[in-house]
Amino acid sequence: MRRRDCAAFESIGGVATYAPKESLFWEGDQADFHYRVVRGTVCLYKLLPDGRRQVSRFCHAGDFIGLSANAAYPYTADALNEVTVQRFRRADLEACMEESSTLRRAVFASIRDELNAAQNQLLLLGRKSASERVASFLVALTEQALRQGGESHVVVLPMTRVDIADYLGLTHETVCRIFSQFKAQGIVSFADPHEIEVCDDAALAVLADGDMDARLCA
Amino acid sequence: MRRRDCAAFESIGGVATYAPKESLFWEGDQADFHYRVVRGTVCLYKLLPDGRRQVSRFCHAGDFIGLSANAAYPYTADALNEVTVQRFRRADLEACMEESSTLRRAVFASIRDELNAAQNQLLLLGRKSASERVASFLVALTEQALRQGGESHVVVLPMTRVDIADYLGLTHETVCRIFSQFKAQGIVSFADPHEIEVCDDAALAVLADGDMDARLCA
DNA sequence: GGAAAAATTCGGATTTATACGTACGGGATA
DNA sequence: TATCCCGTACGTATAAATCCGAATTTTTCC
Repeated sequence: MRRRDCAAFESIGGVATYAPKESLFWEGDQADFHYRVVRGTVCLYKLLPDGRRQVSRFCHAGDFIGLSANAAYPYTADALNEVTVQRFRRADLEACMEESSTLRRAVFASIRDELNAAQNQLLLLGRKSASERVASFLVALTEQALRQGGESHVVVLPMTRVDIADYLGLTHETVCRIFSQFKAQGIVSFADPHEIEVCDDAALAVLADGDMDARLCA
Repeated sequence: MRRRDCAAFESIGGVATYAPKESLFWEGDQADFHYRVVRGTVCLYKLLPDGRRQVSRFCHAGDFIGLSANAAYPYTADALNEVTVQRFRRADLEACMEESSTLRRAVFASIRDELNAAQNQLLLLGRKSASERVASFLVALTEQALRQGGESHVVVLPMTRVDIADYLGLTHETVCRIFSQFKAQGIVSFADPHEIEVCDDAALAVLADGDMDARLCA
């Protein structure tokens, strides 16, 4: 998004901050606001009546939250760490979108990216094995780190193992075991469980979806 | 969408028909066109290199196809039966969206609904048991039939058991077994495997996500 | 700075839901 | 008529959940 549209954003929305574990809103709340993450990570999830949880997305700087909402939010949004967001009334954002075609395209591109990510996650949850899921997760994180200008192969995981498990449709024990396994195989390495260095991206890419082309390219 | 916008659609797009099992496009094809289903059912899916398949959506009359595409389609689209679609060049649709704010809202609402559906499917694939998945599937189909003005409790399944399995992240044997089980329990009944009568929607709703409220309401 | 709480990891044992393979019948199709 | 696909059924195999305990580390909080 270009600079002048960010300015438009700031004119219609306030800035809010949230402490770790604080909720921006709960599933079922009336969806009066849209959010855009400025700093920190937000975790979106749905719950079943018996407590089973599915994390649908981790939101980082630049991501919109709430674009898919109708009258009520379809998920709960928790801050994982110290989070700063822009917050604007839906009506204001919609009015602004009527005016600016650039803003419109930005919002549309954002929701389209979100839909694409969700469709990839469907494939992951429906058809991939436990280790393929963890590998895919790490690949996605390294790609995102690269896009954001990171140079090293170290990815930061602000979320807990339980969050990761609830994102990948696994248990935290399974996530732990597979991280250890990757470590033993020399694919990753880490001392701090929240900072993982990817040593062999090619191997990880192959594991992520059994793509033999990735191996040939390496 | 209001009638006058449908007219706008027809002015920029042609109509196309596809025979059963014919593909509208393949994953990776350059995404020059958007589609809108007029009649019939289209199945969207992704494949892993070894052939594992995840169906991301079944599209019925009124649904848009391809809105989430960037340069290339992120999935393959197959006609399940005799299908009629409107087809328009992306550039034309985008130009049209610049003009008509009503069309814009319609497209935006459509992609939002698609995202919502995908997020529900994430919960289903990540955290629900096999029978919960099948129950959820039947509940969604009956709700959709009601919205489209159907009165009876009979839902038509144009897709095969394999398609359903690939949509729900199961095998076709499991889908079969659970249909039989629901039949034995008197929850559904069917002679033709493609026309299923829902006898006990309350029981189905409870099975779909273990929601005790649904039982209390019944 | 220190105590308490939470998160991570490990190991293993058990369980079980569902995949996997195989088979068989029916209906559509060529 | 022969072939193929689809739906159904059944027995076995297995990946991952579940449960359990516990050591260690990290984070939180006073």
